[in-house]
Amino acid sequence: MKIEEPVFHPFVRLFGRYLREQGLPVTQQREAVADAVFATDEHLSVDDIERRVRDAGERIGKATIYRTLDLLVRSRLVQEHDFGEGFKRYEHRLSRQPDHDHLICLECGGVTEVKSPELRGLQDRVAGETGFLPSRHKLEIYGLCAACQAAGATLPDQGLTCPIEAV
Amino acid sequence: MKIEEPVFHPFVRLFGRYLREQGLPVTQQREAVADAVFATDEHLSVDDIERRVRDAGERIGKATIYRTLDLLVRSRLVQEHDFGEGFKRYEHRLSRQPDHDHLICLECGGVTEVKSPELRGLQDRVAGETGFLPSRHKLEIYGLCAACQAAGATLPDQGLTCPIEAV
DNA sequence: CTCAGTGCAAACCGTTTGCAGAACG
DNA sequence: CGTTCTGCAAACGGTTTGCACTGAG
Repeated sequence: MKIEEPVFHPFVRLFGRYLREQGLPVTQQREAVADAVFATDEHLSVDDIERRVRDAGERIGKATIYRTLDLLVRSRLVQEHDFGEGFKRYEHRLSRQPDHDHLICLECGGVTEVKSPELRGLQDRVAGETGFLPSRHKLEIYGLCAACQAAGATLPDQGLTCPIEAV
Repeated sequence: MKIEEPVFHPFVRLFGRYLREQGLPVTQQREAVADAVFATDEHLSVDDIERRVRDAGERIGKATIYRTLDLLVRSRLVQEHDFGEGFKRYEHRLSRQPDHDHLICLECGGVTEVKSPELRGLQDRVAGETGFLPSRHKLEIYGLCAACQAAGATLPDQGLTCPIEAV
């Protein structure tokens, strides 16, 4: 009886190439973590990844996942996100629209991706005005997704009754 | 000899009004924290605030600062930021351009504020296309400020040699 | 074989919470 | 005076790190 060889997502080979370029070993765990991230278009938490790698029959510890994610981010194959949930999420950058932005629903927490070509001009304008050299950006629009609006959700809002003007 | 009454920034009265509206006590510590935040246009960390309140001669613990900042954010007088440093920063929303965005220098960590009227149209477009109801947004552009460029700083970049295309 | 990688558990660090004593109203 | 707040210290939770052991090359 032969030990079954896991079949990874084709993009995992790209990560293997990066590791070899850097003179780093290509291990089962590293490939398993990469596979979990490349196999979906969702924004995964470390717990999500741990669950998926374990379900795939691989023995792995959280420390290895964090260390591998660090490599994946360094390789630019994966992008790290912080949606203010108290932990990070990870999303691969392959066969997706590059440099997309996020609509985040305050009711259900769902994340939708959008393309914002207008930001191009904005970055150029800002660069010209301030001398700042842009490298990357992060745009998150918070609000209510269509589904939650349809379900009757409403935006919470209870600041000062007469907010800013009166002093 | 009279105990000196601290003179707070005028905006602190607004916070007092909010507290009274909510039936909450207006305490020395709450006013001192509010004063520290309102007295500057910087983006303060909790440690920054602690230092400033103590320097003003007030005895305070971190727990109280966190609890007061929660109230300030709820009152909408103060905004919370997470620039990915591993801790939060706080900025008041009075007499500033509302809804401004941030240029964050990857070299020195400095934060510059910019106004991006283009985002208005972007949000409207997105809302029309996806049915998403925008409430607020967060735009952060990361790069190099003019000063750090002049000082010879350069953007780190070592991903895969041939990044995305080759599979 | 050798050296880097891995899992475990402890350390870390910003933030939150429980509780006895102090203040606000 | 009762209720809420405050400070302290311990708890919390995501992430990082030290170390003995395993596995890739």
